[in-house]
Amino acid sequence: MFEVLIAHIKNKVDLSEVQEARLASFFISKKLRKKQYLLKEGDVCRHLSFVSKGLLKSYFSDEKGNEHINMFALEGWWISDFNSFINQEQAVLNITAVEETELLLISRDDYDTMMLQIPVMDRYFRILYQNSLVTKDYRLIVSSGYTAEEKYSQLAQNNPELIRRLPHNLIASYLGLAPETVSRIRKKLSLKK
Amino acid sequence: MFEVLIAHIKNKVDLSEVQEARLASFFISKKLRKKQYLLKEGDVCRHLSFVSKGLLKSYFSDEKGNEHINMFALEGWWISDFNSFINQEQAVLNITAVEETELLLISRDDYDTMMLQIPVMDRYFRILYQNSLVTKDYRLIVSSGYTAEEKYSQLAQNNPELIRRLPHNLIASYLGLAPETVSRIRKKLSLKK
DNA sequence: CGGATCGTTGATCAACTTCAACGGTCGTGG
DNA sequence: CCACGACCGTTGAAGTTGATCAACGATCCG
Repeated sequence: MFEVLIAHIKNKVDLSEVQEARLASFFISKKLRKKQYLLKEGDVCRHLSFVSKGLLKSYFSDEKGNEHINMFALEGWWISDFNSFINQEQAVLNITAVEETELLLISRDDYDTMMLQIPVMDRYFRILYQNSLVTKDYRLIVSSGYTAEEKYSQLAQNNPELIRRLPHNLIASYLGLAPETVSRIRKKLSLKK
Repeated sequence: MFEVLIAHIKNKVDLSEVQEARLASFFISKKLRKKQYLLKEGDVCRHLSFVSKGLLKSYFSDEKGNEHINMFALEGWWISDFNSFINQEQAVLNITAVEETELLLISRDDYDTMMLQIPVMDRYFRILYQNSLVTKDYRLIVSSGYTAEEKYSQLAQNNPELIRRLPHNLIASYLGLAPETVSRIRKKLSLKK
């Protein structure tokens, strides 16, 4: 479990053995079965979670009860309701396991303590967030400027693994499309080839 | 000019006088008149820019020549084509001044050097990016799950200054709507009151 | 076996875009 | 200093994309 996390961090910054050991002390592990909640809307998000195995979705429910999937998290990704975690406010998002999942959790206080005790983690997260920002900018462009078909094609190209591992109705929700629309797009695209 | 930047940084982290002075040495200033370019698509984005005065837009042009506005930057905001800046690849985005603008620029190399020489800047940018991520997550939710009217209302509520200072066709582009749609929404909302 | 979940297809409908025309304002150059 | 063009906002009419509603077959799992 920890090896996945350590490997992920060492991929971006250097870490001494002492730091590695100290780092480990901040995390607790947690397993989720399919459909179990990591976070429910209205609760405060107490932890930032690293996915060492499995797949989760985070989504919000609108007044009409529709789920809008915000992001998926595969192995090597971090997930939380970021606003809720940072500011310890009520969460807007729900997070549940799509597959059986193993997580490493760090609490809000430990997150700050870790940054102070292991300053290189500031750098690690700065780089991580930097990359996330680029991705989210790109998603924003796609989501407000592209047609349904283009949105699906972009995802298929950039993240084929999500399409392989997830049911299509979840993909639809992630793209902000009706499941029927995704079905029709897939048919159309398969005919093209 | 620098005072605005220093104030912005000190709002998030502590900075000694020595660090302040060193920090200043990394930046150069630049002024833009209305419509002047800070960055053109295809060029490499050499600098990360802090807006000390004015207002810019960043946008990308699709095949059909339509502009999709990605973000605006007011006083106190940072702007760049992040992917281009970080990885020194070709920019996808254009950035131009909407109003007369004053900027402070830091180069890619100096950005890294600054982080190493003034480690607290890692923290500053980590916090900054953290907040940006929350905002962008929210925008993604709004942009893929809400109606045109809801999108406009959300912006009016969260960022009335943008609506005050920008022509409505730019607001439309930012929201991914046709200018006519925004016009009709405004009419409808004004009748409501 | 039986229910739940998922994907597909067809028909209708609504939201938003597109196209076109017009009036107002602003700034610039003659 | 006025006139012209550029830009902006508005309105109407028509067109399109994608959502919604409904029904059905397939698969998976307890």
